[in-house]
Amino acid sequence: MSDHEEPRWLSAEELAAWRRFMKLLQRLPGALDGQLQRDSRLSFIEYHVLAGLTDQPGRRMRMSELAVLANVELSRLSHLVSRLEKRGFVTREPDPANGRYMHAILTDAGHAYLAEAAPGHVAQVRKLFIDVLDPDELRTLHRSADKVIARIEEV
Amino acid sequence: MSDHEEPRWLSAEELAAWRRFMKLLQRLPGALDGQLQRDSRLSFIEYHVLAGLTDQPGRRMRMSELAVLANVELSRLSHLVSRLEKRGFVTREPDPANGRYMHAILTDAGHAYLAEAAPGHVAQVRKLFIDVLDPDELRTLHRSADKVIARIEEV
DNA sequence: CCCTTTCATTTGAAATTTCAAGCCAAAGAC
DNA sequence: GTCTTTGGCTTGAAATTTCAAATGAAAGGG
Repeated sequence: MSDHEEPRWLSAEELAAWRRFMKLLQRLPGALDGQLQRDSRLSFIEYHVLAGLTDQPGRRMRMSELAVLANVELSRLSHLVSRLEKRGFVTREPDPANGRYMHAILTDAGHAYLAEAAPGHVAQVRKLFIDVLDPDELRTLHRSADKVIARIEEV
Repeated sequence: MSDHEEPRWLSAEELAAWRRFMKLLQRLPGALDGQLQRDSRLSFIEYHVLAGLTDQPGRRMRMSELAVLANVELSRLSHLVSRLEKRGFVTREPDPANGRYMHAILTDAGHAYLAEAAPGHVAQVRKLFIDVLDPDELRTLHRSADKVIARIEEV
């Protein structure tokens, strides 16, 4: 049973802003995914898994850390890495120091593939997001995102 | 083959803002979905399909219009409506005026179920989004969303 | 009218994601 | 040491989404 507290509705402006933002939430990922898929046959998340690995020393990272970085559940990451492995972009290897951790490692092929994909993706991010906002708006957006994420992460 | 134009990278602030916003893009839908799923066994999109129908005269709408409203592809909507139909929340009926349009119609049960689900969802939207932002930030967000969506929708 | 074309939607299969075990290495308990 | 317990990851099955036809009604053409 849901407890019926005060159903405090949204004001007209709040509702309008929320609706608009919701639309953005649904459209922007699709638009970014579309470009990556078309030009590099990568999903947004696959891209960020590869990108996450490139930045690490040894281009390797523990699965669970990678999951946090890419904002996905471990199970999903595991399946996804299996697919990237099949394509030759990533390898798996148990952590030599502690056998119950597993490392995902970016291969040379994976690194090269990412390097091919990156410029197009960055161009798309610029085109759809960065370049349409002025610096002030971008700062506000940054701050707002901080606040909302902080609230979400409050236990 | 991808044409290697100038790979104009992002500045430090641009990158930081983008990263943060990206995280929001992945976290907020999940947090909203979570509440709806837990309390009402509805996905975010299912909720908005039902909500979209409630606002229509006769609580009915053409599938293709509903798809635009809910920001989903027609095929996905069709499967999704089939599931809602199985649950008794929606019915389908060809448009009496033009047999190749199909109407999705909210049933009384669907309407009642939505009414049960709405307060909790709105509370969550308030809690995670509206109430953490001040009016100025909300306005800026609204405007920014407008701009980005406009850019995405430019052919 | 019949024949093609177009449009709105559905359908089934393939790919992906979610969910609920399952597995195995390390850490503790005795 | 052996025996549980815990933690990190994988796995297979179920649910959902995506993709590529397929269907069926209306519109156009001759």
